[in-house]
Amino acid sequence: MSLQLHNTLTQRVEPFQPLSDNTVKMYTCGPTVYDFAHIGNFRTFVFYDLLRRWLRASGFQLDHVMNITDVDDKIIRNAVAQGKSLRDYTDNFTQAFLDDCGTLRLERPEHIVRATDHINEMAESIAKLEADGFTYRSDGSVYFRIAKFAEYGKLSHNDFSGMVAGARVDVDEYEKSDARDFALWKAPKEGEPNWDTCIGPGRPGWHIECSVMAYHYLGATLDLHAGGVDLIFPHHENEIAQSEALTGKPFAKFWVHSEFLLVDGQKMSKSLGNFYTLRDLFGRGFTPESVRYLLASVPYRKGLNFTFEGLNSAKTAIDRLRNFKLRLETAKLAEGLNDEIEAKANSAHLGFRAGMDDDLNTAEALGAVFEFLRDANVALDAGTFLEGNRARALELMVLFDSVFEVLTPSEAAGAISADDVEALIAARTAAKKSRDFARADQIRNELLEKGVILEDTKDGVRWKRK
RNA sequence: GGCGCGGUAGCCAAGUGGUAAGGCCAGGGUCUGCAAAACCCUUAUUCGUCGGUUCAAUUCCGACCCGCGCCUCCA
Repeated sequence: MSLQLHNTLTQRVEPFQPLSDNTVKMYTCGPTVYDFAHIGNFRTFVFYDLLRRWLRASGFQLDHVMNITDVDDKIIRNAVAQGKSLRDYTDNFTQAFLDDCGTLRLERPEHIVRATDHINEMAESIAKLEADGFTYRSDGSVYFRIAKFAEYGKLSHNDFSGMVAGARVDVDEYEKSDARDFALWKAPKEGEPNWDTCIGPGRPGWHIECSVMAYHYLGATLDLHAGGVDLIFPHHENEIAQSEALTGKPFAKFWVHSEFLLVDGQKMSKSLGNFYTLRDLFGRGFTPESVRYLLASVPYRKGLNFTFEGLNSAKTAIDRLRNFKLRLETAKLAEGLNDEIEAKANSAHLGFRAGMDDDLNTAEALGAVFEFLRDANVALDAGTFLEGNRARALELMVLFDSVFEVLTPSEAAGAISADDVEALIAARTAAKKSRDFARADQIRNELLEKGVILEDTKDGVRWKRK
């Protein structure tokens, strides 16, 4: 089987294939950098990362664009309030976002692009839309007239045919012909930054940036466009209207959307006090790997209820996987090959791939790994896991980690070196041999304080970091 | 109201027309100088409710109930 993904456009799980050659042209909606990104945002960004990794594992090359929205109402309001330039204000949070992505081990898209670096292209596109009759002006702003785009609603599966243009509706401070029409370009306002362009002064609306940057970097038709479900309407619907009105070609073949993250069953909000950034979680002692694992382990199309219990559970599960890998690397094994174990390893590989191929069903993929882990541990205990079985089992862990990437602990600053640990272990072993248990226990405690856990096994002493 | 997602053990969660993966927690055990760590075992006659189709339904159909999201900015 090959990779299948749920396509919001058709509402079905379909085989994924790029339109031409082997390179996937993908666009994903990035953050609006008015503040630190929160874990709900990162649920989606982790999903992008899993998608990237599994597309590559499926043999595709990637050409992936992610935008940084660095101009919007909140940004302007906050920057003005702090007396900062837009760029100064957004640079700070853009860098924080990129740092957080690195901490969560998210692969870098091929292009990370800022809206404000593409204002002129946006203005030119809006001019073209105006020339082609898709827009109208009102008080210096330019609106997209959705009545001119017959297929409006095809992504969100809403029927707008009953909404005829002409009934004038006042919304916000601007006057629009139709309540669903949206701003392509906003007229300058007192005290707000604006750009001088071929369509006059002002600033871009939110939706136009994605259409324009996607076209600029990837061309008229994308293989795949992803985002959170909350963006289906109106953002992605509007992107389709703009892009298809501009090029006359389909905007994206596949639309893939990740479900929402809830905290304790409720939407995150500052007033409820359940609003978390990564920094908050790390401050409480949770590791990036735990967060990554939790966000990755629930399939992306299912709502994810974030709890601290879930985070602890993730930590324990990762420990078990790491312990298994350590055991595979260090166990003394008898020569030979156990065919039964090898068959189980092979079916675990297949199970993992089948799960990922099935619309990135990470829960199913994980199940295959843990099932093998148990069988292998039983065999290791019984001495029936042989030297010839080691490689294939380790390959499974490599395959697993090529997607989940949680097995290597994050570096802790000031940690004791491996050499020092080994030296202390040697000293303890010597103390034990001379039955100086007090000394042995003292060394053990000393190491524990430094975050090193010793395991006395029948194959000798094994250690790991906490 | 419209559109969409979901309701499976204490928690998270996969799944199939033929009798419930996996993870966490809990309980029990193995190992050990003692520990720790590690590992193993056990844990849903039952899959929101009620009807229907079927030899057989958690899985298909219908109705209903409940939770969440979008419909205004939002991953």
